[in-house]
Amino acid sequence: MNFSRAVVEIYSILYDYFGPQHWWPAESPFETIIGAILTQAVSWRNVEKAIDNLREANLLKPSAIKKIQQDRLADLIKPAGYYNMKAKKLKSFVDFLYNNYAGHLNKMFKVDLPVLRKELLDVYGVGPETADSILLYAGKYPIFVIDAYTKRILSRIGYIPDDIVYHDLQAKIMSVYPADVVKYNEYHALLVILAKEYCKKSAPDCKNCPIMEK
DNA sequence: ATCCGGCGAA
DNA sequence: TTCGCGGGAT
Repeated sequence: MNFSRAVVEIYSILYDYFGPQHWWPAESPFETIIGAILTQAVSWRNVEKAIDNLREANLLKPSAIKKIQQDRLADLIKPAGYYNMKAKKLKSFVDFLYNNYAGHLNKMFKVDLPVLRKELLDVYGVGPETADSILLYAGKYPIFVIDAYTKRILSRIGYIPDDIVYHDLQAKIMSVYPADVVKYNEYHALLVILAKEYCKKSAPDCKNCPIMEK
């Protein structure tokens, strides 16, 4: 089976097996962006604790993050790990938002996809995956999010080399489903749950994996 | 190639 | 006690 037919087949199996995931788990686009930054190399479980702290402190809005002291912000997001770095990252995103869009996400999300993507990549702490998560899950732009799980799963099955770079894999998958926000949304989320439950880094449960041939 | 870091599972 | 976690900067 070629790459694109495999991609279609895997989606179908995962969707039937796990059901729709309704990502992103957040109450607002800004909360989605906070989560996208906080979840870098950290389990979502820990991010939830950090976001709960921010919610209790009434900090889940750009104006509040803009005002709070960086050290105090770091203290609140400690459960998400790398808290000094991430406090700086949250601050730099909000600075970017105010400097360019008067602090309004709805203005930012009027910018064309390729232009906004480049702008986001220039923000400290926003790399390809975080930028694409923001674009897809907060902005509803049609861009496919690649992460370590995506590479792990597809390389283990043998459809891609394990050292494939971000953009190449993204382009390959996006050529299968051109500009499909719903598909991109669900597919990435389904790969994440598959990796968490079966395609684990150590001791993967390949025998029970829904996408393995039997 | 290293650093950033708390947290829960193995 | 170690391992791995919905990466990115240096």
